[in-house]
Amino acid sequence: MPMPTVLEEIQTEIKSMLAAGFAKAHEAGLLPALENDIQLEVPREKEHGDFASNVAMASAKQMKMPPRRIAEIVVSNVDTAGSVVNRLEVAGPGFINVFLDQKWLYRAIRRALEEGERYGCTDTGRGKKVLVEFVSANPTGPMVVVQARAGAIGDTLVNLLNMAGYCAKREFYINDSGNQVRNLGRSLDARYKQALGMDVPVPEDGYPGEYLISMAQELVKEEGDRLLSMDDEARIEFMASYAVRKNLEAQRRSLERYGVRFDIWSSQKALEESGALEHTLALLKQRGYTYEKDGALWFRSTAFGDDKDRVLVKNNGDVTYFAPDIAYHLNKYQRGFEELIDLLGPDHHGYIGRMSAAVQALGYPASSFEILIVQLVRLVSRGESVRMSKRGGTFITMDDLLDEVGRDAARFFFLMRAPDSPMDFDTDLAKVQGNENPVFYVQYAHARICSIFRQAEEVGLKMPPLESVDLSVLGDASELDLAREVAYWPHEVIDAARNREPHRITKYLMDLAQLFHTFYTRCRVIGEREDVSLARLALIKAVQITIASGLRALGVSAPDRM
RNA sequence: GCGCCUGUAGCUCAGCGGAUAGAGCAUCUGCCUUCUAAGCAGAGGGCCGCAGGUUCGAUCCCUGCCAGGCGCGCCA
Repeated sequence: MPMPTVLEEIQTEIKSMLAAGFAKAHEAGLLPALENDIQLEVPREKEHGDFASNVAMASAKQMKMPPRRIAEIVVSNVDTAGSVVNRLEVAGPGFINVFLDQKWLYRAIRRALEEGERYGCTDTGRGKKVLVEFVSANPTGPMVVVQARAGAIGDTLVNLLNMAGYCAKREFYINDSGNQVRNLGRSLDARYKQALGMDVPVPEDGYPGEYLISMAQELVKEEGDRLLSMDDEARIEFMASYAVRKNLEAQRRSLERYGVRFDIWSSQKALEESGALEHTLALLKQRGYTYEKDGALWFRSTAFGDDKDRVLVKNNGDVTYFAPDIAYHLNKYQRGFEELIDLLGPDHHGYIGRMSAAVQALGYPASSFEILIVQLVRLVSRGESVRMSKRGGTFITMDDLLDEVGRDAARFFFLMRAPDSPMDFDTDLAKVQGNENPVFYVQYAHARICSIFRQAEEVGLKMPPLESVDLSVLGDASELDLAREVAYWPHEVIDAARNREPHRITKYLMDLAQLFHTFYTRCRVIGEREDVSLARLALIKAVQITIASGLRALGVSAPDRM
């Protein structure tokens, strides 16, 4: 049984009132029957009411009447007596502005307090199983800054989906098979030999990063030179799996530090060993979407709108990267997930068409698969960009960033921008322990509230059962603004989850914190008349719950004091 | 050449069909005997890249152009 949010309850009430107004006007022969849905929006300007509807404008064409005229007729046929609606007005080009009695805000405050930590959670997603795959860094080295961005976004997206009532899981795909892993093995092999004093170059297509040097030294410490006696093929394989294991451990540690914990680690190698690849190719073949040309096996991705067909098996018998990835996605569906979301870097955007085609060829709806492109990050310090070059072996890793700015700032900053827009990350600003830094601004609001509760306890001010608190003593604009913002929270979560826009949450929290700080300077909680103090305690409790909930979703801490 | 992302305040970015285009930073002016001034109030600052089109209405949608970034393998 879906539990509507306070906002939904109110909107439903308003909509049915307006619908009744339309119906009444229609019966009286004043208006044609209403065909459009009645939409409500929250106006930008407060002077335009708590909600506004554009239904008159939207119906103007159909009703062949000027929008303002329609709106006026409707408004004069609506009965607002005894409802939460105080008054209706027609404004601008034909908006119907709805002004509510402030008592609806009490419901929002009460709801937040009743639901506590669960406030913001809804069952919008109806338990739909969603798999979000992100980061999936190749196990060929430490993780870099873009992956930190993807990590923050993916992790938060899963939190938001779960809050919105989906059953979402985070998955890390381990690319522990294929050419690059072999190259990694060869690179480590060279470093190993170097560590033993041999003059061997790192292979040209190998990995030059310095982390392999220390890994090789460690390997020498563990194994001495005895690996030299293995035959080349076996040694490289050993090197490869050793390096993969070490790199993965390091990645997992970094992620842990960053507050990202994956529900599932999925190994490409294991999947391939299960025969999934052959099975998938057979399935594609059986469904008639493959053909042979130039000695290679092709997938007819153009049948689903891709610009060209793609090779699955090369003419030398090797599979492409694409083929096992199809198998992997099939495997995700077979594990019961109904919706798949992949976060990928911008260099993979060309991949969208073919993978979407593959999903459809396997019989799954195009809408069940989605690739989110996480755009590049440029680190900026003192107005200059910090150069990163993977090829030169010098790059700024996720750990470097965590050392530099800390987890809270790193996550919050990445979550201030839309995933698909390239961003500059100002490391100087992120380090500031002050009001210029948005993350501190939000956390400070939370800490201030905690501080008030500590003080309240000291002076023996205790909140009685919620029912006996009279919220009607709230009246300052800053109090009502706060309550209204709190009422929006569940919908912020829903919208952010549905549109895959975690950055809405940071924006929301900055707004909410702003409103709180304004309230804080205008109104005192302790030392007022008791009923006022109690009502304000209830209000700021609701705010505290909401900020904590929001920060939790972002994976950012909500300190009790600062 | 083709594809994707991006052009909005001095800087970094929100907004993406509605009524006077917003925030943070930076700049300037005020505000601490009272729950944390890591705060608040206020001011200045904008041909929303350019040109057409669709619409009652466009920063938002469509087309073309200009600029920046990133891709375009039987690599992964």
